[in-house]
Amino acid sequence: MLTSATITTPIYYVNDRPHIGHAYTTTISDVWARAQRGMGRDVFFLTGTDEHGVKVEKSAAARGISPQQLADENAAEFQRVMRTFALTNSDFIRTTEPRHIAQVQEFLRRLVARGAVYLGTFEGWYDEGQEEYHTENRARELNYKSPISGKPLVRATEQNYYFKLSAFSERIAQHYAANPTFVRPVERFNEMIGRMRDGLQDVPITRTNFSWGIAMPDAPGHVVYVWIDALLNYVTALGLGGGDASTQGREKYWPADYHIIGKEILWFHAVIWPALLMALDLPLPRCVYAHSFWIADGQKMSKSLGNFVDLPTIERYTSVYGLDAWRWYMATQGPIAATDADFNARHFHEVYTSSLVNTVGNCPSRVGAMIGKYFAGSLPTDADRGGQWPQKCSEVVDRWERSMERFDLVGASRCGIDLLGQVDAMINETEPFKLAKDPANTPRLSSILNQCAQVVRLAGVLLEPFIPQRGADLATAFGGSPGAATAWADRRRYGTIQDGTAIHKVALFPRVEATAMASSSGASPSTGSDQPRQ
RNA sequence: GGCGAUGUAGCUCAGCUGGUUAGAGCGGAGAAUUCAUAAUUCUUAGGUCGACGGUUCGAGUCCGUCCAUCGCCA
Repeated sequence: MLTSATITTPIYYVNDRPHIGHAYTTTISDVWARAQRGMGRDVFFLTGTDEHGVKVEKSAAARGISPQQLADENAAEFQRVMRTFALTNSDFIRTTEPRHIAQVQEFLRRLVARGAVYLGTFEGWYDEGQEEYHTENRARELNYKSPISGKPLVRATEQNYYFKLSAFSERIAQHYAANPTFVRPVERFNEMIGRMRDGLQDVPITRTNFSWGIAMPDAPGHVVYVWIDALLNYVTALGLGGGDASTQGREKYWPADYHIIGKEILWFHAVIWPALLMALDLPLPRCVYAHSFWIADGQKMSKSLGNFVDLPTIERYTSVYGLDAWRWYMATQGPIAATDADFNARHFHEVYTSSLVNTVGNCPSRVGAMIGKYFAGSLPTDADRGGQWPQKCSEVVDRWERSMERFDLVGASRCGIDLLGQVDAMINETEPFKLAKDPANTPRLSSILNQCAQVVRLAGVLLEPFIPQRGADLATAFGGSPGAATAWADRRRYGTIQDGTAIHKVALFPRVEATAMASSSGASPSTGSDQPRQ
């Protein structure tokens, strides 16, 4: 029986243009999804777009198109990104799809029926020109005037449906205590625990001042707040609220193993989402993992600075270094911990050269070259049957599996690199290129090169989720087959390349000029140094 | 403003409940080597562990103050 595994990204807001943040979250989720699939698990990897809300309504109005048109356009752009980056999401849910809308309404009916939602009165500072409310703090900052029109904010009230978040503080606190890895990294968990101490207040879940959203059932004029609509995507995509043909048979994928999110939406995922699930009697996800942000050349990315690493920039990187190089940089150098990570061209180049060119590229190349030169490209036999390698490799693969299990992508990536490093070291130590000069050494030479090839193949297996394209090339060149085509028990085992198998020399990662990024853009003011972008 | 973090080698960071010569990766330097993508392997880096004061036989590791940076605040 196949065990299942589920990972999700947030659904991306169609009012945004895709940038490195979206690419990052989706890429690291993809690495994990591929790794789990490789281990034989039945993986459901979900992403999609969040398409409702007043901002979309306004942006569309400003362009003179309908909100649906805007959503269609930008959802298509996000879907194009998924294809461009070869991301292996199982589905792409859009919150304007009937299958989602119907289930959100069903969930709201359940919440009302269970007394978790009630009609209340909201009072706040309202900007009549912008048709939006500001919080008390924000209003004070604004001097109680509209930041756009300068007109005074007015005290307004509105009838809203509220979610009884306050009723769940105790249960959430208990869940936190019982599940110390529910929110990760731990720094983020502590922030949530800290905020929980202030107590939980009920939260409005509908609004009446805009219309681009899901209608609250049996409540004309009430539109479901975008965040509750969005959170529910995780279960509507699996048909937990009824679903349709497209969601058939997906119930088994809930609860999710990982919700991968950015830290800015942690509160929703760590507190409100669990409470909603509790109110709906649904199991909670195993872990909410909140990564931090990329910064660009040491500076925070912001709209005002205009220094977002946007899609065209990303595509320049992938065209110069290749898609695998981009994935490798994302997965191994990204802000997966509680601190932000810096994205800069020089660092990218160094990582590419030292890890991918000099190690992942060069080691298979030298092994393949020697087998080609000394044994006509046919894997020689190993009378020693691997020596210490089977044991060593088994330990490394175990370590890799454990790293993947806890979403330690950096740790998992090191496993493959470490094995190749050990192969390089063994070659320097045993000097097969010297042994090759005397035919009397052939048995010894055969063993060494057989062992090198076996380890290289295995390292490739461990690296493949990170670098699926070159990983597949490597597998093929070393007598295997890429991906999950073979059972994990066999793929993870040392020594599965049969004697006589054709081994090819491969050049996986070509060396790239350090100035390639600067010259390829033409417009970049810097030369791959860490000067801020303009 | 409230709550909470961080500040360790050029860069990115490890250093658990205080105890012999403060560590890793990358970059830099030196040596070996030539199978390989000017790749690899080995060795090396003498950093007042932000500043000042305190507790202690002894503090990067605990306490206080200050400086700097950062996070969260529905």
